[in-house]
Amino acid sequence: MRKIALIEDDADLFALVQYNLEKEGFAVVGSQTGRGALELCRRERPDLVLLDIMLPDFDGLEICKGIRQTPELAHVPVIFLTARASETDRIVGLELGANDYIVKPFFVRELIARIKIQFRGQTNANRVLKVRALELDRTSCEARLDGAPLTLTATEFRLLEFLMSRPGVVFSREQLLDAVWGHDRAVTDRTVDVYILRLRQKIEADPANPLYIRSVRGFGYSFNNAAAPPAGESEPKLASAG
Amino acid sequence: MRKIALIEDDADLFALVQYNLEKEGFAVVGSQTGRGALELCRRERPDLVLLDIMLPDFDGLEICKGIRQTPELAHVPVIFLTARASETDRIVGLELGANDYIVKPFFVRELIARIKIQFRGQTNANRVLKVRALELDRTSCEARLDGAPLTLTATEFRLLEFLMSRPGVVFSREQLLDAVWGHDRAVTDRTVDVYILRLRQKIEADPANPLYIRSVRGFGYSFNNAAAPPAGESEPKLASAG
DNA sequence: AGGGCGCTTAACCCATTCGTAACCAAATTG
DNA sequence: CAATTTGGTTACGAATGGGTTAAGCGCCCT
Repeated sequence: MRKIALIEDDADLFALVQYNLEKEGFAVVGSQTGRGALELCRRERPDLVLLDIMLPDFDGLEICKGIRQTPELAHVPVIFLTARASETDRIVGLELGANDYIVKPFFVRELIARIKIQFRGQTNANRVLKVRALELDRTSCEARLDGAPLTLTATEFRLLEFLMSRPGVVFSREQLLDAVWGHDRAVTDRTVDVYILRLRQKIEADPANPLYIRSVRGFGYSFNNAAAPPAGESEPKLASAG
Repeated sequence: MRKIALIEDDADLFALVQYNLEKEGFAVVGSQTGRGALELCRRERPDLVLLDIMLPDFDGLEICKGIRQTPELAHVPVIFLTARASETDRIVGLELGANDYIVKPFFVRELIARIKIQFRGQTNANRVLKVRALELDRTSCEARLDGAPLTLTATEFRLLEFLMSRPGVVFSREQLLDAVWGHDRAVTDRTVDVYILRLRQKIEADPANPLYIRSVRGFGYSFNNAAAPPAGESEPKLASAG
Protein backbone atom coordinates (compact mmCIF):
# COMPACT_ATOMS: atom_id res chain seq x y z
CA MET A 1 0.00 0.00 0.00
CA ARG A 2 1.36 3.40 -1.05
CA LYS A 3 1.83 6.02 1.60
CA ILE A 4 1.14 9.67 0.78
CA ALA A 5 2.18 12.65 2.90
CA LEU A 6 -0.32 15.49 2.81
CA ILE A 7 0.86 18.93 3.91
CA GLU A 8 -2.10 21.31 3.85
CA ASP A 9 -3.19 23.91 6.39
CA ASP A 10 -6.83 24.24 5.37
CA ALA A 11 -8.70 21.73 7.53
CA ASP A 12 -11.65 21.22 5.17
CA LEU A 13 -9.46 20.63 2.15
CA PHE A 14 -7.20 18.36 4.19
CA ALA A 15 -10.15 16.22 5.21
CA LEU A 16 -11.56 16.12 1.71
CA VAL A 17 -8.31 15.03 0.13
CA GLN A 18 -7.54 12.56 2.91
CA TYR A 19 -10.96 10.98 2.54
CA ASN A 20 -10.57 10.56 -1.20
CA LEU A 21 -7.04 9.26 -1.03
CA GLU A 22 -7.99 6.65 1.54
CA LYS A 23 -11.04 5.67 -0.49
CA GLU A 24 -8.64 5.11 -3.34
CA GLY A 25 -6.54 2.77 -1.23
CA PHE A 26 -3.69 5.03 -0.21
CA ALA A 27 -2.37 5.43 3.32
CA VAL A 28 -2.28 9.07 4.36
CA VAL A 29 0.02 10.73 6.84
CA GLY A 30 -0.25 14.45 7.20
CA SER A 31 0.52 17.70 8.81
CA GLN A 32 -1.47 20.91 8.84
CA THR A 33 1.61 22.96 9.58
CA GLY A 34 4.72 23.41 7.55
CA ARG A 35 7.18 23.38 10.38
CA GLY A 36 7.07 19.69 11.13
CA ALA A 37 6.57 18.63 7.51
CA LEU A 38 10.15 17.76 6.66
CA GLU A 39 10.60 15.79 9.88
CA LEU A 40 7.33 14.01 9.18
CA CYS A 41 8.60 12.96 5.76
CA ARG A 42 11.93 11.81 7.12
CA ARG A 43 10.18 9.75 9.74
CA GLU A 44 7.36 8.33 7.68
CA ARG A 45 9.12 7.87 4.33
CA PRO A 46 6.06 8.47 2.17
CA ASP A 47 5.93 7.32 -1.44
CA LEU A 48 4.67 10.72 -2.57
CA VAL A 49 4.25 14.19 -1.07
CA LEU A 50 1.30 16.51 -1.66
CA LEU A 51 2.49 19.94 -0.69
CA ASP A 52 0.66 23.22 -0.22
CA ILE A 53 2.99 26.09 -1.03
CA MET A 54 1.34 28.81 1.00
CA LEU A 55 1.46 27.55 4.53
CA PRO A 56 0.94 30.10 7.27
CA ASP A 57 4.12 29.28 9.11
CA PHE A 58 6.52 28.03 6.49
CA ASP A 59 7.28 28.19 2.79
CA GLY A 60 6.37 25.02 0.94
CA LEU A 61 9.13 25.68 -1.55
CA GLU A 62 11.65 25.32 1.27
CA ILE A 63 10.14 21.99 2.24
CA CYS A 64 10.49 20.79 -1.35
CA LYS A 65 14.09 21.89 -1.41
CA GLY A 66 14.69 20.06 1.85
CA ILE A 67 13.12 16.89 0.49
CA ARG A 68 15.35 16.97 -2.58
CA GLN A 69 18.43 17.37 -0.43
CA THR A 70 17.60 14.49 1.88
CA PRO A 71 19.06 11.31 0.39
CA GLU A 72 16.31 8.97 1.47
CA LEU A 73 13.65 11.36 0.14
CA ALA A 74 15.36 12.77 -2.92
CA HIS A 75 13.61 10.45 -5.35
CA VAL A 76 10.12 10.83 -3.84
CA PRO A 77 7.68 12.58 -6.20
CA VAL A 78 6.39 15.95 -4.98
CA ILE A 79 3.13 17.48 -6.21
CA PHE A 80 2.42 21.10 -5.38
CA LEU A 81 -1.16 21.84 -4.52
CA THR A 82 -1.78 25.54 -4.39
CA ALA A 83 -3.87 28.57 -5.14
CA ARG A 84 -0.95 30.48 -6.57
CA ALA A 85 -1.68 30.37 -10.26
CA SER A 86 0.67 33.01 -11.60
CA GLU A 87 3.12 31.99 -14.24
CA THR A 88 6.26 32.63 -12.21
CA ASP A 89 4.88 30.71 -9.23
CA ARG A 90 4.35 27.68 -11.41
CA ILE A 91 7.73 27.92 -13.06
CA VAL A 92 9.56 28.29 -9.77
CA GLY A 93 7.70 25.34 -8.31
CA LEU A 94 8.30 23.07 -11.25
CA GLU A 95 11.93 24.00 -11.64
CA LEU A 96 12.58 23.48 -7.96
CA GLY A 97 12.18 19.78 -8.42
CA ALA A 98 8.44 19.30 -8.09
CA ASN A 99 6.96 16.66 -10.35
CA ASP A 100 3.59 18.30 -10.88
CA TYR A 101 1.77 21.48 -9.99
CA ILE A 102 -1.98 21.52 -9.47
CA VAL A 103 -3.86 24.77 -9.09
CA LYS A 104 -6.76 25.08 -6.64
CA PRO A 105 -9.58 24.58 -7.02
CA PHE A 106 -9.01 21.19 -8.62
CA PHE A 107 -10.97 18.10 -9.48
CA VAL A 108 -10.35 15.37 -6.96
CA ARG A 109 -10.40 12.73 -9.64
CA GLU A 110 -7.78 14.63 -11.60
CA LEU A 111 -5.61 14.78 -8.51
CA ILE A 112 -5.93 11.02 -8.13
CA ALA A 113 -5.10 10.50 -11.79
CA ARG A 114 -2.01 12.68 -11.54
CA ILE A 115 -0.88 10.84 -8.42
CA LYS A 116 -1.22 7.56 -10.25
CA ILE A 117 0.91 8.91 -13.10
CA GLN A 118 3.71 9.46 -10.62
CA PHE A 119 3.46 5.87 -9.48
CA ARG A 120 3.19 4.53 -13.01
CA GLY A 121 6.30 2.64 -13.93
CA GLN A 122 7.52 2.59 -10.36
CA THR A 123 8.21 -0.92 -9.24
CA ASN A 124 10.13 -2.49 -6.46
CA ALA A 125 12.82 -3.11 -9.02
CA ASN A 126 13.92 0.50 -9.10
CA ARG A 127 13.83 0.92 -5.36
CA VAL A 128 16.85 -1.30 -5.01
CA LEU A 129 19.71 -0.71 -7.39
CA LYS A 130 21.96 -3.69 -7.89
CA VAL A 131 24.99 -4.06 -10.12
CA ARG A 132 27.13 -7.11 -9.59
CA ALA A 133 28.13 -7.19 -5.90
CA LEU A 134 26.95 -3.64 -5.25
CA GLU A 135 23.49 -2.89 -3.86
CA LEU A 136 21.79 0.42 -3.08
CA ASP A 137 18.48 0.54 -1.28
CA ARG A 138 16.87 3.88 -2.06
CA THR A 139 14.17 3.64 0.59
CA SER A 140 16.28 2.56 3.52
CA CYS A 141 19.31 4.45 2.22
CA GLU A 142 21.59 1.49 2.81
CA ALA A 143 24.44 0.29 0.64
CA ARG A 144 25.92 -3.19 0.58
CA LEU A 145 28.95 -4.70 -1.10
CA ASP A 146 29.00 -8.49 -1.24
CA GLY A 147 26.24 -8.36 1.34
CA ALA A 148 28.40 -6.43 3.79
CA PRO A 149 27.03 -3.03 4.77
CA LEU A 150 28.86 0.02 3.47
CA THR A 151 29.05 3.31 5.33
CA LEU A 152 28.40 6.14 2.90
CA THR A 153 27.89 9.80 3.71
CA ALA A 154 24.84 11.59 2.35
CA THR A 155 26.68 13.15 -0.56
CA GLU A 156 28.47 9.94 -1.39
CA PHE A 157 25.16 8.12 -1.40
CA ARG A 158 23.46 10.63 -3.66
CA LEU A 159 26.34 10.66 -6.11
CA LEU A 160 26.51 6.89 -6.28
CA GLU A 161 22.73 6.66 -6.57
CA PHE A 162 22.71 9.10 -9.45
CA LEU A 163 25.45 7.33 -11.37
CA MET A 164 24.12 3.87 -10.58
CA SER A 165 20.59 4.61 -11.70
CA ARG A 166 21.91 5.62 -15.12
CA PRO A 167 24.51 3.00 -15.89
CA GLY A 168 26.68 3.53 -18.93
CA VAL A 169 25.85 7.20 -19.31
CA VAL A 170 28.77 9.61 -19.11
CA PHE A 171 28.22 12.77 -17.07
CA SER A 172 30.44 15.82 -16.97
CA ARG A 173 31.47 17.18 -13.57
CA GLU A 174 29.16 20.09 -14.28
CA GLN A 175 26.19 17.79 -14.79
CA LEU A 176 26.98 15.86 -11.64
CA LEU A 177 27.18 19.06 -9.62
CA ASP A 178 23.81 20.14 -10.98
CA ALA A 179 22.18 16.81 -10.31
CA VAL A 180 23.69 15.88 -6.97
CA TRP A 181 24.67 19.17 -5.39
CA GLY A 182 21.89 21.33 -6.85
CA HIS A 183 21.71 24.05 -9.46
CA ASP A 184 22.33 26.84 -7.01
CA ARG A 185 25.42 25.39 -5.38
CA ALA A 186 28.70 27.19 -6.00
CA VAL A 187 31.23 24.41 -5.79
CA THR A 188 34.43 23.67 -7.69
CA ASP A 189 34.09 20.83 -10.12
CA ARG A 190 37.16 19.19 -8.63
CA THR A 191 35.03 18.41 -5.59
CA VAL A 192 33.46 15.72 -7.73
CA ASP A 193 36.85 14.07 -8.16
CA VAL A 194 37.32 13.81 -4.43
CA TYR A 195 33.95 12.14 -3.99
CA ILE A 196 34.65 9.75 -6.81
CA LEU A 197 37.89 8.90 -5.08
CA ARG A 198 36.16 8.24 -1.77
CA LEU A 199 33.50 6.13 -3.41
CA ARG A 200 36.12 4.09 -5.19
CA GLN A 201 38.00 3.54 -1.95
CA LYS A 202 34.82 2.16 -0.47
CA ILE A 203 33.40 0.10 -3.30
CA GLU A 204 36.32 -0.91 -5.50
CA ALA A 205 38.44 -3.93 -4.68
CA ASP A 206 41.36 -2.09 -6.29
CA PRO A 207 40.69 1.67 -6.38
CA ALA A 208 43.46 2.13 -8.95
CA ASN A 209 41.61 -0.28 -11.23
CA PRO A 210 37.98 0.74 -10.89
CA LEU A 211 35.38 -1.76 -12.04
CA TYR A 212 32.30 0.23 -11.06
CA ILE A 213 32.99 3.90 -11.64
CA ARG A 214 34.68 4.60 -14.93
CA SER A 215 36.64 7.75 -15.73
CA VAL A 216 36.15 9.00 -19.26
CA ARG A 217 38.97 11.39 -19.90
CA GLY A 218 37.85 14.70 -21.34
CA PHE A 219 34.18 13.96 -20.63
CA GLY A 220 33.53 12.92 -17.04
CA TYR A 221 32.47 9.79 -15.19
CA SER A 222 30.03 6.97 -15.71
CA PHE A 223 28.87 3.90 -13.88
CA ASN A 224 30.14 0.80 -15.59
CA ASN A 225 27.42 -1.69 -16.42
CA ALA A 226 29.63 -3.98 -18.44
CA ALA A 227 30.88 -7.13 -16.80
CA ALA A 228 34.26 -7.04 -15.12
CA PRO A 229 37.21 -7.58 -17.45
CA PRO A 230 39.38 -10.63 -16.70
CA ALA A 231 41.64 -9.75 -13.81
CA GLY A 232 45.41 -9.93 -14.04
CA GLU A 233 45.71 -8.27 -17.43
CA SER A 234 48.74 -6.18 -18.19
CA GLU A 235 47.04 -3.01 -19.36
CA PRO A 236 43.47 -2.51 -18.15
CA LYS A 237 42.31 -0.19 -20.92
CA LEU A 238 39.25 1.98 -20.94
CA ALA A 239 36.62 0.75 -23.28
CA SER A 240 36.73 3.93 -25.30
CA ALA A 241 37.12 7.65 -25.45
CA GLY A 242 39.09 7.89 -22.36
CA MET B 1 19.42 17.17 -28.82
CA ARG B 2 15.95 15.99 -27.83
CA LYS B 3 13.35 15.60 -30.54
CA ILE B 4 9.77 16.60 -29.89
CA ALA B 5 6.80 15.71 -32.08
CA LEU B 6 4.17 18.43 -32.20
CA ILE B 7 0.68 17.47 -33.38
CA GLU B 8 -1.45 20.59 -33.55
CA ASP B 9 -3.87 21.77 -36.21
CA ASP B 10 -3.95 25.46 -35.35
CA ALA B 11 -1.23 27.03 -37.49
CA ASP B 12 -0.60 30.02 -35.22
CA LEU B 13 -0.28 27.94 -32.09
CA PHE B 14 1.87 25.43 -33.95
CA ALA B 15 4.28 28.17 -34.99
CA LEU B 16 4.36 29.70 -31.51
CA VAL B 17 5.13 26.43 -29.79
CA GLN B 18 7.62 25.36 -32.44
CA TYR B 19 9.46 28.66 -32.13
CA ASN B 20 9.72 28.40 -28.37
CA LEU B 21 10.74 24.76 -28.36
CA GLU B 22 13.50 25.43 -30.85
CA LYS B 23 14.64 28.47 -28.92
CA GLU B 24 14.93 26.12 -25.95
CA GLY B 25 17.18 23.79 -27.91
CA PHE B 26 14.73 21.07 -28.90
CA ALA B 27 14.37 19.69 -32.38
CA VAL B 28 10.77 19.83 -33.56
CA VAL B 29 9.03 17.56 -36.02
CA GLY B 30 5.38 18.10 -36.53
CA SER B 31 2.12 17.54 -38.26
CA GLN B 32 -0.92 19.78 -38.50
CA THR B 33 -3.17 16.85 -39.21
CA GLY B 34 -3.92 13.85 -37.09
CA ARG B 35 -3.97 11.29 -39.80
CA GLY B 36 -0.24 11.08 -40.38
CA ALA B 37 0.71 11.65 -36.75
CA LEU B 38 1.26 8.06 -35.73
CA GLU B 39 3.31 7.32 -38.84
CA LEU B 40 5.31 10.46 -38.17
CA CYS B 41 6.13 9.24 -34.67
CA ARG B 42 7.05 5.76 -35.85
CA ARG B 43 9.35 7.23 -38.47
CA GLU B 44 10.89 10.05 -36.44
CA ARG B 45 11.11 8.37 -33.02
CA PRO B 46 10.63 11.55 -31.01
CA ASP B 47 11.68 11.74 -27.37
CA LEU B 48 8.34 13.31 -26.44
CA VAL B 49 4.95 13.93 -28.09
CA LEU B 50 2.85 17.07 -27.71
CA LEU B 51 -0.62 16.12 -28.77
CA ASP B 52 -3.72 18.18 -29.46
CA ILE B 53 -6.82 16.13 -28.68
CA MET B 54 -9.32 17.89 -30.87
CA LEU B 55 -7.96 17.52 -34.34
CA PRO B 56 -10.39 18.10 -37.22
CA ASP B 57 -9.71 14.81 -38.93
CA PHE B 58 -8.72 12.46 -36.14
CA ASP B 59 -9.07 11.91 -32.42
CA GLY B 60 -5.92 12.66 -30.46
CA LEU B 61 -6.90 10.07 -27.89
CA GLU B 62 -6.66 7.44 -30.59
CA ILE B 63 -3.17 8.61 -31.50
CA CYS B 64 -2.13 8.32 -27.86
CA LYS B 65 -3.57 4.82 -27.71
CA GLY B 66 -1.65 3.94 -30.87
CA ILE B 67 1.58 5.28 -29.44
CA ARG B 68 1.17 3.19 -26.31
CA GLN B 69 0.51 0.12 -28.41
CA THR B 70 3.60 0.57 -30.57
CA PRO B 71 6.44 -1.17 -28.76
CA GLU B 72 9.19 1.22 -29.83
CA LEU B 73 7.08 4.23 -28.82
CA ALA B 74 5.33 2.87 -25.75
CA HIS B 75 7.73 4.51 -23.31
CA VAL B 76 7.71 7.95 -24.97
CA PRO B 77 6.07 10.61 -22.77
CA VAL B 78 2.88 12.11 -24.18
CA ILE B 79 1.56 15.52 -23.12
CA PHE B 80 -1.96 16.49 -24.12
CA LEU B 81 -2.40 20.07 -25.16
CA THR B 82 -6.01 20.93 -25.43
CA ALA B 83 -8.92 23.30 -24.88
CA ARG B 84 -11.10 20.56 -23.37
CA ALA B 85 -11.02 21.43 -19.71
CA SER B 86 -13.85 19.33 -18.35
CA GLU B 87 -13.12 16.88 -15.59
CA THR B 88 -13.93 13.74 -17.56
CA ASP B 89 -11.82 14.90 -20.49
CA ARG B 90 -8.84 15.28 -18.23
CA ILE B 91 -9.39 11.98 -16.48
CA VAL B 92 -9.79 10.10 -19.72
CA GLY B 93 -6.66 11.68 -21.14
CA LEU B 94 -4.54 10.98 -18.11
CA GLU B 95 -5.80 7.46 -17.65
CA LEU B 96 -5.23 6.68 -21.29
CA GLY B 97 -1.51 6.82 -20.70
CA ALA B 98 -0.73 10.50 -21.13
CA ASN B 99 1.94 11.82 -18.81
CA ASP B 100 0.55 15.31 -18.49
CA TYR B 101 -2.46 17.32 -19.56
CA ILE B 102 -2.18 21.04 -20.21
CA VAL B 103 -5.27 23.14 -20.80
CA LYS B 104 -5.28 25.95 -23.35
CA PRO B 105 -4.57 28.73 -23.03
CA PHE B 106 -1.31 27.97 -21.29
CA PHE B 107 1.91 29.72 -20.37
CA VAL B 108 4.68 28.80 -22.76
CA ARG B 109 7.23 28.73 -19.97
CA GLU B 110 5.07 26.35 -17.99
CA LEU B 111 4.86 24.08 -21.01
CA ILE B 112 8.64 24.10 -21.26
CA ALA B 113 8.99 23.38 -17.55
CA ARG B 114 6.58 20.46 -17.78
CA ILE B 115 8.41 19.07 -20.78
CA LYS B 116 11.65 19.23 -18.86
CA ILE B 117 10.07 17.32 -16.00
CA GLN B 118 9.36 14.48 -18.39
CA PHE B 119 13.00 14.46 -19.44
CA ARG B 120 14.31 14.77 -15.91
CA GLY B 121 16.27 11.68 -15.06
CA GLN B 122 15.78 10.25 -18.53
CA THR B 123 18.96 9.20 -20.18
CA ASN B 124 18.07 6.44 -22.57
CA ALA B 125 17.43 8.75 -25.48
CA ASN B 126 18.61 7.14 -28.66
CA ARG B 127 21.93 8.76 -29.22
CA VAL B 128 23.75 6.21 -31.33
CA LEU B 129 25.29 7.10 -34.68
CA LYS B 130 25.91 4.15 -36.96
CA VAL B 131 27.44 4.00 -40.41
CA ARG B 132 28.33 0.58 -41.75
CA ALA B 133 30.64 -1.08 -39.19
CA LEU B 134 31.24 2.12 -37.28
CA GLU B 135 29.17 3.03 -34.21
CA LEU B 136 29.28 6.07 -31.94
CA ASP B 137 27.32 6.15 -28.69
CA ARG B 138 27.00 9.74 -27.57
CA THR B 139 25.65 8.94 -24.11
CA SER B 140 28.38 6.53 -23.10
CA CYS B 141 31.03 8.21 -25.29
CA GLU B 142 31.95 4.82 -26.69
CA ALA B 143 32.98 4.00 -30.21
CA ARG B 144 32.88 0.55 -31.82
CA LEU B 145 34.19 -0.82 -35.08
CA ASP B 146 32.77 -4.19 -36.08
CA GLY B 147 31.55 -4.45 -32.52
CA ALA B 148 35.05 -4.10 -31.12
CA PRO B 149 35.60 -1.12 -28.81
CA LEU B 150 37.75 1.70 -30.15
CA THR B 151 39.91 3.90 -27.97
CA LEU B 152 39.37 7.52 -28.97
CA THR B 153 40.52 10.63 -27.20
CA ALA B 154 38.02 13.38 -26.41
CA THR B 155 38.98 15.53 -29.38
CA GLU B 156 39.02 12.57 -31.74
CA PHE B 157 35.58 11.57 -30.51
CA ARG B 158 34.12 15.03 -30.98
CA LEU B 159 35.57 15.42 -34.46
CA LEU B 160 34.29 12.04 -35.56
CA GLU B 161 30.92 12.74 -33.99
CA PHE B 162 30.63 16.02 -35.87
CA LEU B 163 31.52 14.50 -39.23
CA MET B 164 29.46 11.39 -38.68
CA SER B 165 26.31 13.27 -37.77
CA ARG B 166 26.48 15.12 -41.09
CA PRO B 167 27.45 12.44 -43.59
CA GLY B 168 28.28 13.51 -47.12
CA VAL B 169 28.78 17.16 -46.24
CA VAL B 170 32.22 18.63 -46.90
CA PHE B 171 33.65 20.90 -44.21
CA SER B 172 36.65 23.15 -44.51
CA ARG B 173 39.34 22.96 -41.85
CA GLU B 174 38.15 26.34 -40.68
CA GLN B 175 34.60 25.08 -40.16
CA LEU B 176 35.80 22.00 -38.34
CA LEU B 177 37.92 24.11 -36.01
CA ASP B 178 34.93 26.32 -35.26
CA ALA B 179 32.61 23.41 -34.67
CA VAL B 180 34.85 21.01 -32.77
CA TRP B 181 37.49 23.19 -31.15
CA GLY B 182 35.32 26.27 -30.62
CA HIS B 183 35.20 29.70 -32.20
CA ASP B 184 37.58 31.19 -29.69
CA ARG B 185 40.31 28.60 -30.03
CA ALA B 186 43.48 29.77 -31.75
CA VAL B 187 44.67 26.61 -33.45
CA THR B 188 46.43 26.02 -36.74
CA ASP B 189 44.23 24.47 -39.37
CA ARG B 190 46.82 21.79 -39.98
CA THR B 191 45.90 20.42 -36.57
CA VAL B 192 42.77 19.10 -38.24
CA ASP B 193 44.90 17.08 -40.61
CA VAL B 194 46.67 15.41 -37.74
CA TYR B 195 43.41 14.43 -36.10
CA ILE B 196 42.01 13.14 -39.36
CA LEU B 197 45.14 11.04 -39.65
CA ARG B 198 44.77 9.67 -36.15
CA LEU B 199 41.12 8.86 -36.72
CA ARG B 200 41.91 7.09 -39.97
CA GLN B 201 44.57 5.00 -38.30
CA LYS B 202 41.97 3.87 -35.81
CA ILE B 203 38.90 3.35 -37.97
CA GLU B 204 40.12 2.64 -41.50
CA ALA B 205 41.12 -0.85 -42.54
CA ASP B 206 43.57 0.78 -44.96
CA PRO B 207 44.37 4.35 -43.83
CA ALA B 208 45.86 5.12 -47.25
CA ASN B 209 42.51 4.23 -48.84
CA PRO B 210 39.97 5.73 -46.47
CA LEU B 211 36.41 4.44 -46.69
CA TYR B 212 34.92 6.55 -43.90
CA ILE B 213 36.65 9.92 -43.89
CA ARG B 214 37.10 11.34 -47.35
CA SER B 215 39.55 14.09 -48.29
CA VAL B 216 38.19 16.60 -50.74
CA ARG B 217 41.22 18.29 -52.17
CA GLY B 218 41.01 22.07 -52.02
CA PHE B 219 37.88 22.00 -49.81
CA GLY B 220 38.30 19.89 -46.71
CA TYR B 221 36.95 16.63 -45.35
CA SER B 222 33.66 14.77 -45.23
CA PHE B 223 32.25 11.60 -43.80
CA ASN B 224 31.50 9.12 -46.55
CA ASN B 225 28.07 7.58 -46.33
CA ALA B 226 28.29 5.68 -49.59
CA ALA B 227 29.53 2.13 -49.34
CA ALA B 228 31.44 2.26 -52.64
CA PRO B 229 35.20 2.95 -52.57
CA PRO B 230 36.03 6.57 -53.41
CA ALA B 231 37.33 6.05 -56.94
CA GLY B 232 35.18 8.25 -59.16
CA GLU B 233 32.89 10.40 -57.10
CA SER B 234 29.86 12.47 -57.86
CA GLU B 235 29.57 16.13 -56.95
CA PRO B 236 30.60 16.76 -53.33
CA LYS B 237 28.05 18.64 -51.25
CA LEU B 238 29.63 21.71 -49.72
CA ALA B 239 28.59 22.89 -46.31
CA SER B 240 26.97 26.30 -46.43
CA ALA B 241 29.04 29.00 -44.83
CA GLY B 242 28.42 29.81 -41.23
C1' DA C 1 34.52 24.63 24.31
C1' DG C 2 36.20 20.66 22.35
C1' DG C 3 35.97 16.69 19.39
C1' DG C 4 34.35 14.30 15.60
C1' DC C 5 32.55 14.21 11.17
C1' DG C 6 31.63 15.56 6.65
C1' DC C 7 32.37 19.04 2.95
C1' DT C 8 35.37 21.71 0.07
C1' DT C 9 39.50 23.51 -1.76
C1' DA C 10 44.31 23.85 -2.94
C1' DA C 11 48.36 21.76 -4.31
C1' DC C 12 51.26 18.27 -6.14
C1' DC C 13 52.46 14.72 -9.54
C1' DC C 14 52.18 11.90 -13.36
C1' DA C 15 50.28 9.95 -17.71
C1' DT C 16 47.95 11.16 -21.50
C1' DT C 17 46.73 14.15 -24.92
C1' DC C 18 47.31 18.31 -27.63
C1' DG C 19 49.21 21.18 -31.11
C1' DT C 20 53.01 22.57 -33.99
C1' DA C 21 56.81 22.39 -37.04
C1' DA C 22 59.17 19.94 -40.24
C1' DC C 23 59.60 16.79 -43.69
C1' DC C 24 57.50 13.93 -47.62
C1' DA C 25 54.47 12.56 -51.19
C1' DA C 26 51.01 13.52 -54.35
C1' DA C 27 48.35 16.44 -57.14
C1' DT C 28 47.90 20.61 -59.80
C1' DT C 29 49.50 24.27 -62.60
C1' DG C 30 51.88 26.60 -66.29
C1' DC D 1 58.74 18.79 -66.69
C1' DA D 2 59.79 22.06 -63.03
C1' DA D 3 57.35 24.89 -59.79
C1' DT D 4 53.83 25.24 -56.64
C1' DT D 5 50.17 23.94 -53.81
C1' DT D 6 47.91 20.70 -50.99
C1' DG D 7 47.56 16.91 -47.97
C1' DG D 8 49.87 12.88 -45.29
C1' DT D 9 53.03 11.64 -41.78
C1' DT D 10 56.32 11.90 -38.01
C1' DA D 11 58.16 13.40 -33.78
C1' DC D 12 58.45 16.12 -29.78
C1' DG D 13 57.76 19.76 -26.19
C1' DA D 14 53.81 21.86 -23.96
C1' DA D 15 49.51 21.71 -21.84
C1' DT D 16 45.84 19.46 -19.77
C1' DG D 17 43.19 16.30 -17.04
C1' DG D 18 42.66 13.29 -13.40
C1' DG D 19 44.37 10.80 -8.96
C1' DT D 20 45.73 11.73 -4.70
C1' DT D 21 46.95 14.00 -0.28
C1' DA D 22 46.36 17.15 3.21
C1' DA D 23 44.60 20.95 5.42
C1' DG D 24 40.86 24.32 6.55
C1' DC D 25 36.12 25.14 7.45
C1' DG D 26 31.57 24.58 9.28
C1' DC D 27 28.29 21.89 11.69
C1' DC D 28 26.32 19.00 15.16
C1' DC D 29 26.59 16.75 19.48
C1' DT D 30 27.87 16.21 23.72
